[in-house]
Amino acid sequence: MVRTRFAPSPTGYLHIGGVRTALFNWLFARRHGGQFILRIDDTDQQRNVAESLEPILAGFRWLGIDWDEGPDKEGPHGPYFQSQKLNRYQQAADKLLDAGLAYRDYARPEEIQTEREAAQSAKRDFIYSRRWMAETDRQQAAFEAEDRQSVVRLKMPREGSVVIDDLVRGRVEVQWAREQDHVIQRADGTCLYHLASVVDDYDMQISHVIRAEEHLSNTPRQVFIAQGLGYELPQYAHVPFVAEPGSKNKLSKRKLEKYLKNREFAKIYDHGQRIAERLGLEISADTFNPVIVDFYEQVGYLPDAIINYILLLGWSLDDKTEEFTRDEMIENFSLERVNKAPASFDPQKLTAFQSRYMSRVPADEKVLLVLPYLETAGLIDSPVTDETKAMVGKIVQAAGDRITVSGDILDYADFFTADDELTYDEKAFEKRLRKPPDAAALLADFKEILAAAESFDAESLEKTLKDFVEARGIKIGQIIHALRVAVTGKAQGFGMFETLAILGRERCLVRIEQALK
RNA sequence: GGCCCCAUCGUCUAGCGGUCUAGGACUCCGGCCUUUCACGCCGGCAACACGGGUUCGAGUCCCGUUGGGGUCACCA
Repeated sequence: MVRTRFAPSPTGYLHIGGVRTALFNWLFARRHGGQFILRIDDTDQQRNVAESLEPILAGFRWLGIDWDEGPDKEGPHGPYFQSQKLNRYQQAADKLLDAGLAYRDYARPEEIQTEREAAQSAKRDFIYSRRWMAETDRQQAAFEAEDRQSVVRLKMPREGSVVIDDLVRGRVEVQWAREQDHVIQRADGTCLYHLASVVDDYDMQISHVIRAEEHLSNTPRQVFIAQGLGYELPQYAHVPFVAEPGSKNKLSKRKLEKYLKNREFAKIYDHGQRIAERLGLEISADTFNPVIVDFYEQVGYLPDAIINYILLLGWSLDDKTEEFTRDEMIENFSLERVNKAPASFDPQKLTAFQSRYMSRVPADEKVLLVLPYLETAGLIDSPVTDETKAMVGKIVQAAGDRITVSGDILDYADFFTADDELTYDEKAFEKRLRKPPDAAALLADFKEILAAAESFDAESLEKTLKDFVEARGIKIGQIIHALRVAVTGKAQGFGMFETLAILGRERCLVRIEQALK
């Protein structure tokens, strides 16, 4: 039975790199008819776990990555919070102690620090002297008499080596002597990540540990722990991390400032920011960051587009297939086809996937996607009337591919603002209405024609304008730009005739009149 | 710095010894379409890090160099 897991610590946000790792775990489990477990690594949490966890769970739900066991989904191998398993880890630590594979260490932190610095200045690897190691009751008593406290350290072998057969990287051999005597339990009895992680993987019967490459160097000590506890080892697969745009550094949430210097990254961010502003969202650097999944949800990306893009960050099927439905991903995913080198996060390609996916969403579904943005921006009333819905439907239809993320609907806010509150883009107004000598006159004349037009649908309007142009012996460009600015306030938008039709006769006339003043 | 990992167009990648004068996608650059902005369509630029081997034959295997990265906590 294949069982995989993703073990986030409750940090309050879901990172793109984390999603990628989780996705691979999820896909692998689904591919093999196994289970995907979500486990919470909160061994070191002072903060509010529930609060910091929620955005992560919400992110996964939004993306459609479901877990078979974990928070809100009890299973036979719980608890799924490490903070609830302290006794269990204690047992494991004791067992290691009894077996002589770990020891109580009474060194004070500054003493370790001194040894470390000495090693450093002598340009040697730091290996703890074990000077404060206590393996007998007498030694313990002696150290305790000095008012020392003990932690539990792994007693790593000082010769030989360990071989990890990694499903992605192949055979990796590491000398035991390179490994430190890592602390697995603090003086206060709480346990550290490595111990907890190994114990949990065993308790939860994890068959495949699929995680990011930075954990590769942790693996030997985990193998040591697992072997010491008599556990059967899981299969390891260390996938490369997701790198920054344009570099091979690990993508980090904290470097937003730096990434914003990247033009394409900034483009995504700015686009999102414009939408957030119109929504009146409070932008917090904590979540409003294209490195974090939340950002995409807020701005109106499609989960499927994001997932598809992320899938290709380090995995490919062949030389041409790029698009995958969930089922296709599940059907085709394999660890053998995971790349070894890190893949850079490419904002442009993400955008391309998003546009492509969005362009395929049927108009009626797009309306549903877009409505909440109009509501939040205060442009339409809730509950939404059928009339409003119909109008939004027309706009969505007319806008077509111009709406790349749901929040883009706000580009067409002008349809919802009161006519007398319409603002005109100054530059466009100057160029299209004031500067051309005949623009105003033509517009005034055309307004009369519009007023008298028999029907006001896009098709008839097109004919009306073309007749007008022909009768006057002018080019369409001489009037249409002025008309657009007059009616929308902007230099660009979707089809002119659709625009007029959606606004309706009354509003068009009012707006033209207003522009002519 | 030690240890470990990695290395094909700017980016994501295909390539598991000959079919590679290296394929696809995104970006970019031309052109077409066009009432603006997009979309779409057509075309184009662009890569096997370097040096040694192995082999009849190397992008593909081996070694080294260079470069990049990860990791060296009483964080996860």
